[in-house]
Amino acid sequence: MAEDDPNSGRRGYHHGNLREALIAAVKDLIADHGPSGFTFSEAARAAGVSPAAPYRHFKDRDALIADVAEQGFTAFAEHLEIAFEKGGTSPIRAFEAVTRAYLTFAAEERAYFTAMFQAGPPQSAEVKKAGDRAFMVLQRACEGLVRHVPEAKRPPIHMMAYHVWSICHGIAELFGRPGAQSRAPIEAADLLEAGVAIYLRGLGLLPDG
Amino acid sequence: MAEDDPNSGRRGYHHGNLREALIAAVKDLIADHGPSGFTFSEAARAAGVSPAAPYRHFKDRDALIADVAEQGFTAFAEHLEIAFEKGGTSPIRAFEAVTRAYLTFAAEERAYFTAMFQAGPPQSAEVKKAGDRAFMVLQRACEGLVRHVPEAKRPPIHMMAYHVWSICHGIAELFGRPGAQSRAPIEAADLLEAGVAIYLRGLGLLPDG
DNA sequence: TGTACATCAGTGAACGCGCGTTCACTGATGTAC
DNA sequence: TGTACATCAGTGAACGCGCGTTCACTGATGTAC
Repeated sequence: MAEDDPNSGRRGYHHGNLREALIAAVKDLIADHGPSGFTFSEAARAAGVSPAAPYRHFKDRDALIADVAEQGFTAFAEHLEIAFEKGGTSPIRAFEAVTRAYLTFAAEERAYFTAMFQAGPPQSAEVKKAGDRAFMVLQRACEGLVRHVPEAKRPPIHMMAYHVWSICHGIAELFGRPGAQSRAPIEAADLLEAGVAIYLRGLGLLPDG
Repeated sequence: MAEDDPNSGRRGYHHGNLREALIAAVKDLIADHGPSGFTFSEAARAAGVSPAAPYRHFKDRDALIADVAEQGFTAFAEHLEIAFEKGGTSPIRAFEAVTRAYLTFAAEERAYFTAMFQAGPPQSAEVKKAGDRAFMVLQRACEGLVRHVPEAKRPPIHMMAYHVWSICHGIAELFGRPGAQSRAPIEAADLLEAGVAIYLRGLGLLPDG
């Protein structure tokens, strides 16, 4: 009931939704200036509010970034879940869609990705939890692939998930951002597809050749 | 002849080797406070010099960090080269030594690694060149493995090198630093060894099973 | 429905601080003769 | 070997600035009766 102006912004003395507005502002600032290229005051200014206002919602700059990271991990998890479901009943299609989605998120949501992975060590429990949710999608995608493999030949599922995560992440970090592409004459997405295929073949999950 | 005091430091009015001293100081600062957790003045203070002195050697903070990154890539390349040579005449041993060395460097030289990969986009030509030198070691390690494979089955060498780089880098970023290990119940080094083995098997470079 | 009051979520002025940067300077070093 | 001078690599004082943080305050909102 308090939210009846959807394209809101300010509504007078009270902002209405400053907390979310600050997070959105910081996301933009990170996109433009990197994870540390802004100050607490700048965040307030970007949200159109006095420099003291953010203290009502965040202890300090790090708490703000942590919330951006948490929101980023949640968006990431949803992004991966959607890709997973698009695979429908085909485990291999679902799997490949998830790995592709990893890259597209990293490329298209650079600000979130930066907050999630570059913003220092102070990982709160909430951030970890949101991160785990994203990781679980990867793991489920692996499980789907592995389910029909004879148990004796089945790789430890969490190991496999960590591997896939690492490949996706490595490619995203090294080749998945603007400016980095000059390093590789291959598209990041193609590089990932080929790498994952080789890995799956190594597990005996794809036919040879 | 100017360097006759090896454990030098200050020698009076003139520092003697301020440029290197600043780089070393910044390396320590990055290790302690992250890539952006220090100021130009702090770097000067850490080197025992007035805040104006660094301007004789560096245009600004970014130039300083760029030099740390360059020095880091050079040290990285040397670290990988040493590992490569330790493999002796065995291509597979050389290859595995190089991938392991990737991880140990990331873990033991966290400050360098941070400057190399986390410090924003302003990658100078010198930094790129030093980075390429490190990458070439990886590529040579791949070439050694692949040389005796029938040409028809031989994977594109640079693709393979990018894959290996990505796996190493992803694991280093996600699991290779203190604080992150809680995420994976597996040692980063074991995770890497297993992942690389699976990948090589997928290429037909290792026997099955 | 109206009123009184508590609480919430902002303001804006103020403070001390350290930063980046400049400047004229000066001590140390190197070199030509 | 000595001297004069140019150059190099620092000093330290100064500046304006924006930051983080606090504080008493006030306008808006929600709720009990």
